[in-house]
Parts: sequence; C-alpha cells; structure tokens
Amino acid sequence: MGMTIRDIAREAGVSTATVSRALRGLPNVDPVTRAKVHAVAERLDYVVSPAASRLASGRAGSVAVITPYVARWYFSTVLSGVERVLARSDLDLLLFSVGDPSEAHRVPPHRKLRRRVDAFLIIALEAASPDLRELFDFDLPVTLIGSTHEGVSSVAIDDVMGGRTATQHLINLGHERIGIISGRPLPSPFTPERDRFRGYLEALENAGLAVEHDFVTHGFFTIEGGETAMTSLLSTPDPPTAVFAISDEMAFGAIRALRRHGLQPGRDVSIAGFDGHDMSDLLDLTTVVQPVAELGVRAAKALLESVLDSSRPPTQEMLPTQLVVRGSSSPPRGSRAGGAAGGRDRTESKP
Amino acid sequence: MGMTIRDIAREAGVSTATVSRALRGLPNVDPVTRAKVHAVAERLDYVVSPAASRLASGRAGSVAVITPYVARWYFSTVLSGVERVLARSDLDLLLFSVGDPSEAHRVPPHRKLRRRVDAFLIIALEAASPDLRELFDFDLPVTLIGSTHEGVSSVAIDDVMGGRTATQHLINLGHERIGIISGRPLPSPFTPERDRFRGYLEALENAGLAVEHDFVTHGFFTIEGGETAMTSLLSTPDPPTAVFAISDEMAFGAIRALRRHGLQPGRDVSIAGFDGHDMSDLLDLTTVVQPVAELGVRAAKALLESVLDSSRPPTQEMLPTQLVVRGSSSPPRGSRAGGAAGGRDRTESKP
DNA sequence: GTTGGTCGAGCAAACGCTTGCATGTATGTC
DNA sequence: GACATACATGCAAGCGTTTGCTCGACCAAC
Repeated sequence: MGMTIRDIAREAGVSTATVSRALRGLPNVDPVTRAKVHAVAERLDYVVSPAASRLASGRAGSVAVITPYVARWYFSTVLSGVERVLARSDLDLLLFSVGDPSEAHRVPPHRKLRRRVDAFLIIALEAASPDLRELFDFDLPVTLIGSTHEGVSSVAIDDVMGGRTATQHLINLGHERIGIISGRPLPSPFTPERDRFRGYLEALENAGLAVEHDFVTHGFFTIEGGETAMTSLLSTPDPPTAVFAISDEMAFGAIRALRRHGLQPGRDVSIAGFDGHDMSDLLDLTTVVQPVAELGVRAAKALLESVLDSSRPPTQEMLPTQLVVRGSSSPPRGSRAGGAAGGRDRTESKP
Repeated sequence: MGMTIRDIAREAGVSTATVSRALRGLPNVDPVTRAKVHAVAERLDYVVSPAASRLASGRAGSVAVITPYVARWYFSTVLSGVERVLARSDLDLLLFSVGDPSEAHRVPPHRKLRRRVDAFLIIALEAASPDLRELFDFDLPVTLIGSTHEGVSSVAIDDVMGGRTATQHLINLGHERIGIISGRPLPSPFTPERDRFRGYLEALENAGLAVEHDFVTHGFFTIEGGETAMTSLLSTPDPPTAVFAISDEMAFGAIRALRRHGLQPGRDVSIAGFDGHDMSDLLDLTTVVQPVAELGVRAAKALLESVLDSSRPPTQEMLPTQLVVRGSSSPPRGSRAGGAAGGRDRTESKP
C-alpha cells in the first residue's frame, strides 16, 4: 500500500538512487545489487508511483491515440494493433476520439493533451486540419496511420496503387462504365480518398476510358452514405455496370442499394470495395485488402522508437495491399470477357 | 512551456494555494480573485501538470478500461460509449486489452495497473476470473459492463429475458426443433452466456419442448466458431429447423455455414441472433438488439459517480433489449404457422 | 465592547520519485 | 608505485502540485 522506494532501499540496504537505477535497468549498477533490489521489490510487491516518476523525470509515460471514431471497424482494428504493442511497452495508451471532422468537436484535443503524453498516434485524420496543427506545436513525436503528410512519420498503404488495382480489376473484367463512391466531396486534402480516387482515374485513363462526371459520388465512409451514393448512380440515365467503393462499408451500402432495387451484386452490377473488412467475406465482396491491424502495430513500434530517440528523423512506411476477388465482381452482363481476368488479378500489389 | 502554478500566482498577485483552489473550483475563494486567476491562466495558456497534481493529491486521474478485445464490434462499441462520457470528465481513459480469457495473457493487468488508475471499467469479462479478482483487492470502484457479479456495480441487460425472447420468437413461428449456439462450453460462470442459455431453456420448457443434447453447441463468439457449430448442427441425424445464436457474429457464421450447404437462412433454417450488430440489417438477421454503446455510457457515468463519492454503494443497472425480426427467421418449411407471430414479436422486452 | 464564527488567503510541508554531482573503490597503464 | 580511468553508489536538490493549518478581517449576536 503505502510502499515507497525508500522502503525498498532500506530493506535492500542501498540508497533510493540505486533502487531507482536498478529497477529501471540503467547501467552502472552492480549485477549483484541489482538482483537484490529486484528480489526485495518483488517480495514486497512494490511498483513505482507513476505520478512521482513522471513528475521527477518530466516524461508523461503515455501516448495519445487520436481517432475520429472508436467503434468503426477500421479504427478499432488499427487500435487493437496499437494496443498490442503498447501493452508490452511501459507507456500507457490514452484514447481520445475527436468525432467526425465535420461535426462540432468536443474539447479540442490539444487542451486536454498538454503535458500529459509523450507522443501522438493519429488514426486516419488529415494532418493539416486545424485541430491537429496545434498538436505539432507541442514538438512531440507524431505518427500518422493511414494517411500521410510531408515531414511527418506515417504508416500507410499505397492508396493510389490500391485504387488503381481495384479499378483495373473491373476494367479487366470488361467493364467500361465504372463509377466510384469516394469518401467526402472531391477534391479532398485527405490522402486516402484523394489517392484512391487518383488510382481510379489513372486506371481509367490507361484503359482509354472517359471519366463520367455523374459517376463520381461520395458516401462519407458509411453504409448509409454508400447506399445513397449507389442509389444516385442507379438513377443516372445510363448507369455504370461496375462501381468502386473506396471503403468496404460504403460497398456494403452499395450492395444494399442494389438489393433494394432488385439487382444482384456481381451479376447485375459489379462492386469492388476497399479495406478487407471482417464482413467482406460474408457479403462476398471483392475488395482490396489492407493490413489494418498491422498498420497499428507498425505505427506503435515506430512511435516507441522515436520516443526513445527523439532525434530520429521522420519515417514513412508503406504496407502492401492485396486484391481479393469474390462474387461481387464479374464480367458485365452479356459480355464475353472471360474468367481469366479474375485469375490474373489475384496478385499482390507491391508496396 | 515551463509554465508553473507559481508563474500564475505571481502574475495574479496571489499565492499558489489560491491559484490551485481557484482553478479547481474549490470553495472559499473570492469570486473576484477566482476570475482574476482564471483570466491570467487563460492568457498565459497555463494547464496544470497532471503528474504533479496526481502526486500531491494521491489521485491517479484516470480510469482503466479492461476489455478482452478491442477490435470486435461489441467491445469497440461499448468503448465508444465509455469514451464519449470520459472525454467530458477530467479523467483519462487508459485502455487495456487482456486478450482471450482462454489464451495465455500478456502482463497480468494488475501489475500494470497498480497505482495508476482511480477506477476500473470491465467489459464483458467474468468478474470472478483469477486475474480480475486481484483488481478488487485494490479497493477501487469497479463497474462491470455486460456481465454481473454480486456486490459489484454493473450495467447490463436482462440476458435471461433476451434469450427467452429470441427462443420464444422461433417457437411462435412454429419451430419445435430449436438448436442453440452458445459461447463457450456450458455450464459457464460467465453471466451473459449462462443467462441467455437459461432463457432458451425456459422458453423451451414453457412450450413443452424437449432439450436435445445434440442441439446445444458453442462457437466461442466468433464467426468461424458459429460456422463450425452450425455445421455440426446440420450433421445431426435430424437437424434443427431453427437456431438461436447467442451473438450476432456467431449467427453470421451460422448463415455462412448454411450457404455453404446450399441452404437459405430463413427459408430452410431459421436463425436468430443476439446483439444488434451493425451488419445484422445487411445480413437480414433476426436478432435481439441491445443498446451496446449506451451500456458504455451508463457505466462510465456510474463510475464517475463512485469516483467522486467513494462511499457510494454498488448499483446494478439493467437496460432494455428489443427483438428485431428480419428475414432470417420464418415458419418452418411446410408449416401452416402464420406471419402473425412475427408481428406479435415486434415488442420491446422490459428491463 | 467582548466573543464566537465565517470567510478568504497564505505558509510550508508533504507527495515519491529522478538525476547531476561528488565520493570512494577497483582496475589498468607506464 | 604513481596516476588516470572506469565503475558502483550515495547525497540531496529538485519536479509542480495539493492541503492542513494558521492568521486576519469582517460580521453578528449578546
């Protein structure tokens, strides 16, 4: 209970300074002394007071994970990866949700974060946004997950390539009228949606296909949004035969829209998603799978490095994605394009 | 930067004690003085050092949320509710995942938690489990979410009633051979699975239906587990015509198993789930909806109360569930039981 | 005009560590 | 054998708050 470092020092017959050093594995402690201190600490079930340690050392002993949502699949999955790594470190994981960027925030994060963390992990937020800018002023290590920003460490995927892969897959199947459901209205400063869209454009361009203005929609990364977007695509004069939704959840919404219209995904309209959501298998959705939990793991590891060595320059890591072809995509009706295309697409895209 | 309470005190022309009291809203501070202090603090952009404050006050200023998983729907949704409440308090939210109870743990939570939190929020874990027992020794407020334990505060649902409701719905449709997919092997000390099973038994008994031993399976709350369980149900000599899965994710697995066998959920075999998972709508799953995020909200609020007033006796809160009937459940094939049953079941179960 | 009480404010002692510096001892070098 | 060097340890000054106690000032009641 009221056990302090002094009790350990007395019991081990050394000074508190030595106990402190021994327990933290600092050099310049005799192995014998160290062992004795550890033994005593163990026996008395002593753990250091984080508050005292933090006050004395000036380190906060924790990292803030900042995310727009905690309950959505992508975010909670990233978070699980982050937690896995941080649990083995001696840094606490402080969770902060900032809510939808579009909605009115709660307490701006920087007020609550001052002086209480050593580093920031930011999940899929636009680094340049007003709120986040202030975090950079703290001059603490920052790692972005899922998006990128010049001069800031990040762990992300190649969204351009991913968007191109998905779109190219649809093209390979023989589709020529391909719509897209993006996140927010374009052009967006948020790199994932911007880059996946770019990949879509590149693929179309490479194939000599025109971009139809009507076919560019957005669904705010939600199921409902995807449903609405798909509905609007279906109501165009000459609807697309295939649609690339830049998130699986929007693809799910698109599937629901198709069903509501009595259409069958894959047979009547092909859908390709993006994410590799847990449920994509169940819904038979073709999608670009990204290693979501692994993004969190890598980012947390990178962050730990920069907490230890604050002179470490920013690093940008890029993880591979993989197209997984399922029943939601197939050649357009009445087309003679074969199944070979599907097979050819089952390749891993390089990082 | 290096701004301390002393700077504020000097600037405001008062002592640090007064600054401390003024800023924290303690009584016995002249309103005029208080306003001046606030103004100065605001102007100099001062925030207290949590470490110093915690050391001096002996309060940790944070609550630990302990969860087996962070990425699964139920847990992340509860967490989002918790976060929403805690974000407005002045307690930090420390996230700890303990992993699957069956698998080897990481650092036992109590070692890492000693001295660093003021309270515990425990999501869907068995309070009596060895690891958690130790937490109770800390003599800090504990609130359970989704499960219950005598003498411990909790926010949960009526699982018996939920299980009965789901099963009764299948009975009302005319089913007589009803299987169940529980979580872990029964009997379990974990209240949700134990109680939902109890509800299942009660409903069968009330209807004069026998419990078939072969029909009692478990799927570890996962999609894969649900799929396996359903597969084993299908391989019984005379398979059930309806199945109650005590979680939606296992119900999803059951649906997948049906599809793999060329069967259609709802037409060939009825499925009822439990949770109200985001995807249950898309998969057209009949389910008992529970207010998952709200559980987190209520629990966090209750916890805040007991942190403020440590003499507060434990409270047990119970939130209502609601049966939502969808396409995955319908009368058994060749039955003459009508659609009226479905309508009758669209009622809210009382807490 | 005492007396007792309330209120606003300050003093200074914790709170339990970390760490720069000093000290003492063993080791190696020429 | 003298000297420099490295290593193990201790001393004590912080780190930036909170809070029990004390002290006047002011007010009301008698």
